[in-house]
Amino acid sequence: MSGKLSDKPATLLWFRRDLRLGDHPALSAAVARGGPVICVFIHDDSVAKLGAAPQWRLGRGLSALDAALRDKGNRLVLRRGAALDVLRDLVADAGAGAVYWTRAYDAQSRDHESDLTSALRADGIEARAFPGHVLFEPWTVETGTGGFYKVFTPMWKAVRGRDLDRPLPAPAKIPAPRTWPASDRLDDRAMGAALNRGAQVLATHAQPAGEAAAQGRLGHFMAHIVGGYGASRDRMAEDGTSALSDYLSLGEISARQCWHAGLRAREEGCAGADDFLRELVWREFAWHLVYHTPHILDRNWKDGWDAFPWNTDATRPRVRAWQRARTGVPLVDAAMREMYVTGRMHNRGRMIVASYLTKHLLTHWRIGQGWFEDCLVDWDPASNAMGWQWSAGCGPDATPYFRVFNPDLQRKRFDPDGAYVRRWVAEGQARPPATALAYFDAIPRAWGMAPNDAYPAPVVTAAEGRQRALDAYETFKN
DNA sequence: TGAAATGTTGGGGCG
DNA sequence: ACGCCCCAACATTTC
Repeated sequence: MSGKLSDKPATLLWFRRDLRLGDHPALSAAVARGGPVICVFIHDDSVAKLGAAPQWRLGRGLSALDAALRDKGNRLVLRRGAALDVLRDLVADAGAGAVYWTRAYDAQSRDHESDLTSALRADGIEARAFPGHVLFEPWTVETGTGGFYKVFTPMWKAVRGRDLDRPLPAPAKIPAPRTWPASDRLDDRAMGAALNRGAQVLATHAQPAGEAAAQGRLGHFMAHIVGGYGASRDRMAEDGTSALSDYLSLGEISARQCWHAGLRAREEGCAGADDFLRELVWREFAWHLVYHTPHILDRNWKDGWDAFPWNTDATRPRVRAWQRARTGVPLVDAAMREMYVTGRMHNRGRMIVASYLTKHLLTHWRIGQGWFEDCLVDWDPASNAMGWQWSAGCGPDATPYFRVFNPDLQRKRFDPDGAYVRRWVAEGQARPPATALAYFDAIPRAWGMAPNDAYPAPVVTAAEGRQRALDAYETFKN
């Protein structure tokens, strides 16, 4: 590195859920500032403690980001502690003049960012948050009367034709400091510790992590899948969805990059492009709701639902059966096992298992939300919370309570030849596929399950569960 | 981004 | 030919 560059004060780039180099406004601004850029990720337990699978996935993402930074002549500094302490430390260490980051939208992060900004500015340091996590800043999307959208479709209509700047290219080079601040080592084993022996199964069956893999998947999706996406996304055995959720969750790809890819497909007359753009707006809807109504993350979004007679005991056998994927309802169990083995679940499966837990089993959505938070490598606080509240009936634009999925009927429609259930449920198969067997390698021994067990009768049948849910709703109404 | 029950319609078999 | 019944196939309503 030339002395000229080193003469300018360094900029700290504080990475969080934006583990990419392309279309990264804060990073591009840091590079444009001229001095060296010090990229840091901080494990700050006081702010967010992740579930087991998301934490494991984060480790993968950080490794990939470090590798990508090294290709640009830079590297990732890892630290543990309270973000302000760490950043101040690094500022002093490196003589940095600025700290840049990508803005977050949940209440806790906003408070945190605001405190941090004041503190750093008081130290005489430039502290700036940049957009990049969502397509549109939440305060720029308003209804006719100046409020925010509480129903999806009007929001979709309001934003689908909006102009959106083109994604930024990744910086060609990210200037390095003359000396590197100390960094923790990324300990893969520690990141996967809570997974127990499931870590190896996830490592085998999860998607590859990182920005390059994300771009690869987007390219594959655009070339081979999006054309038939309108229907293929519902066929559960098929690779017919975008599968971009874990990349989007950690910001290994930006929503804007996906949006522009979708727009190009739409211009080329691609039938599924609009459906894909719509899904991106669902993600947008979730984050905007988190911004405007932070309680969506942990309390019933709709007033009055606190009185609903949900069961909140997570130790009930039938809740255990749901978590352990042995409800005796094949499609529910298959989807739950897919999640345990791959860290992901088909979107239709998410709706089905959520309906089953909250309606057939009359269990509080927070219990399902928590389980997903622990098991999903694509766990996204906004989408997860909105999805659960949508399923339970207490959320924005929610399915009415009486709209109960029938898992047997869903199976007939979306897994008609049974390929999805066979892929994930070993019991009853003479020669179960490796995927179905992998589930038994992933789960704790203490669950006492084996692939040649008899497959159980349903803990609650479709018809009986439906009636109980409707009765509960009736009681609740009165 | 439901499911099931109920209502309506229209064609065909049959006396 | 006609009325009657049956029953898909849809449409509408209700949960």
